[in-house]
Amino acid sequence: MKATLADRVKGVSSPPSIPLPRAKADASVGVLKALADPTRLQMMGMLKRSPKAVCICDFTAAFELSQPTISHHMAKLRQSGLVEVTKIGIWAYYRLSARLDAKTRALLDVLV
Amino acid sequence: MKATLADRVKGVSSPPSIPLPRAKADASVGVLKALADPTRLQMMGMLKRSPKAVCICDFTAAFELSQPTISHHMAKLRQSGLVEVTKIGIWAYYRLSARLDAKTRALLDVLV
DNA sequence: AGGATAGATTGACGGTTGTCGATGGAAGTC
DNA sequence: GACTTCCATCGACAACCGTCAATCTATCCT
Repeated sequence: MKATLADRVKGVSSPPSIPLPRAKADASVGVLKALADPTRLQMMGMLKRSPKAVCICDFTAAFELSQPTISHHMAKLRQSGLVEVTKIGIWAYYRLSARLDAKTRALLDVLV
Repeated sequence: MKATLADRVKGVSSPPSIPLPRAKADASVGVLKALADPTRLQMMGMLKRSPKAVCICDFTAAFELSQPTISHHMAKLRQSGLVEVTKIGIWAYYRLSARLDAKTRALLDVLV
């Protein structure tokens, strides 16, 4: 009985690799989704390279987007734990979150 | 004339940092969007840790998703340049793209 | 040739996202 | 207190995304 093509190919195919645990993946996906937008990625770049917290008004000046949209993006970054905010008077100052885990910090080093 | 709160705060605020160039951001966002899904991230993990190309049938076995959905995710990964495919007979074998730039490779090292 | 199988494509569906205008709330200035 | 300024929230809208069932294409086996 001759071996079929199926048999011949299967004989040398990889053992099925198991995927990353789903929980691990979900954890990373939160941060990835937050970063997977050009505006937010640029915002993170500004924050990473700024020695001081950055005022929202600087973001609204830097991007040609409405103020609610800027606010929306900052909220996303906040909810994903990437940034923190301090309010001084009527201003809101954003900075990178103080406690980013090593993986997230490495991500940012690569990206921005 | 007394300095207003605005003056006092502005005096010590950071100089406005300029955002990353938009083009740079857009380039990264393509890959980030492709990775910002738990299924695709797990797929990339399988591919990264597999010494050989992985058959689509192994993906359909590893995830509880329909065959068209698996195919859809692989198409996304293909379109973003992350993976390559070789067809042998009626099977399709996927592997990490041979020419990933350093940035993308670093991303994958952090994530999967 | 006829049937079977692997994978891609299409069409449809609910859910999410990015954007804006309008509104609201809190703090500063006069 | 009245007015202004900064920022967040709400409501709406089009666009996109993840998913599936159905269909199509290409290849293999008998």
